[in-house]
Amino acid sequence: MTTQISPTNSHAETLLEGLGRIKVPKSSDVLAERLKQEILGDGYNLGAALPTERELVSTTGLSRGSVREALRILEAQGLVNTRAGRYGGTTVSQPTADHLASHINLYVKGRSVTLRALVEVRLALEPMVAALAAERRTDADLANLHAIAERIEWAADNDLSGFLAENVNWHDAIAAASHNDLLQAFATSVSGLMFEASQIKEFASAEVRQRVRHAHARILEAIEAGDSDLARRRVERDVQAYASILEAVLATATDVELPGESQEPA
Amino acid sequence: MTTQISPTNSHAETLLEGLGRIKVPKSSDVLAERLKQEILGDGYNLGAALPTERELVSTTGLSRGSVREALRILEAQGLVNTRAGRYGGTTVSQPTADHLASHINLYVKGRSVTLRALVEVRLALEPMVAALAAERRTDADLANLHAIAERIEWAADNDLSGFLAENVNWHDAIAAASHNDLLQAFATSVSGLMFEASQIKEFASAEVRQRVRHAHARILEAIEAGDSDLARRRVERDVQAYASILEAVLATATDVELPGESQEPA
DNA sequence: GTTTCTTTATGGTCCTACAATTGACTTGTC
DNA sequence: GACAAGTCAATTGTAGGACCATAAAGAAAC
Repeated sequence: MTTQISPTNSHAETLLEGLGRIKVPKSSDVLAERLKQEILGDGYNLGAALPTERELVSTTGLSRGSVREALRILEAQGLVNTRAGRYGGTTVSQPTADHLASHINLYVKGRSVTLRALVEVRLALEPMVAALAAERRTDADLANLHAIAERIEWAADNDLSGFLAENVNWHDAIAAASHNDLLQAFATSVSGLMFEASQIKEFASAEVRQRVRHAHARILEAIEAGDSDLARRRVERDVQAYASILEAVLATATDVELPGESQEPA
Repeated sequence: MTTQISPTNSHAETLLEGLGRIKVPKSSDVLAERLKQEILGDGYNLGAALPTERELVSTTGLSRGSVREALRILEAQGLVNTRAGRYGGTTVSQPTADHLASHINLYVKGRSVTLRALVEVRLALEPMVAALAAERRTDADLANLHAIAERIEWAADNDLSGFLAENVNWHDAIAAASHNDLLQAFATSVSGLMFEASQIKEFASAEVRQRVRHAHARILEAIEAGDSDLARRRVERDVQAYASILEAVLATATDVELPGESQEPA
């Protein structure tokens, strides 16, 4: 073991010119990636059972610890579920909307995205959501929306925090009525984040609450009528109005960040 | 060890009435959640070092394996980075846009979101993206866009796959010029997914390519002029046109799903 | 039939040991 | 003094083994 290759060997340098740093991946990452590809490919259907941990150990040659770390990664990505006990094991699953929302939240909070930026995203999403909802809402969607509107009416004068919470439900219900999974996931995430923000700076004056109820009624009317253009315009105006109020508040205070990590690059 | 509590003991039943199934969380999940809260809270700044694995072992009382599984979860969420070696360890980081995009892709592929649904999302996002880009684009943004436009011009007649790839760059560049991190992340993800889809069904006829170049020129013109309303309208028209062509294609074939897992609930 | 117990394959947890990595430190050399 | 090479030590990466906890199927008892 004396003839080691020296990194400064000129011949080797010539051979390796143009090669950057060689990254040696972790075995758990490699396994996780490979399993992910098989899951996304045609290898496994939803609910199908992956090999047991011990089977993976023997087929891959890795230790059980590494195998388990790979499975934790897949679990964090929402690709698998794990159940203990006999006839348990690891099964393929779909990332849920909640899962995606959670990652969106992490991104937003990690970057201290401004409230203004959130409003802009909402301004992009919600009119489209409402337009689609007007086209596709089912009877169940409408019943749900009416029920929520009723609860909002009640809470507006009695229960401020309930009012805000039901407001989120309202937005979520419209998003669900759009029957577009991705759009719904985006819109729901943003609604949730705005809700968190609006709890910090109490926005909901009596006047604002009154305006919200009126706007909701007109929006629901358009959705119920199946008039997608009208629904789009009314939501657009509603969100614009919200944005204006927000701008006014932001003008007094300095720009407001969502709660989360304080950002100071190392 | 003979006096075990029987699950059917009537006295115990009375005491435990109303209790559902007790869920025992995994230790790694608990630790991951706790660390996540501390990271998101004010406990750690970006780049700060978490305790070493062995320190976590002694402070938490868990095994090193459980600690490592918790760290893998946080790593999959993009909240920490890990480096081996002395002075290495686990440090706090931000989830990147790529990270979020990857999770969005998983969600879309896992649910076999239709191409039509993707177009709808794009129709919601891109006009807003363009409007903001017109207001906020820097000189660097404009230079970048011009460079890409030039490469698209060249590739349009010579290199079909290059044409499609540069098209994605074009959309990403506009998204970057919007200077809204969340909107950018959403738009970029959707662009990437549409790109994957458009590779499957070759969309880019010579006629379409010509139309795209023309539309891009007019959009860039509006962005450069800082006319956000014009930019919004032109992008809206562009995406609408794209959607129309797509509708036509979808009318011939049955609805097309993105590549991914074939969905059959267990 | 219903309940209760037993069985057993599976994930969950812990422990120990060693290998690989890597930045700081030390030494050598010119 | 400056630069190169080698040494060191703390940390993550990996392996292997042992045992516990869980839970569903099946057997046994009533």
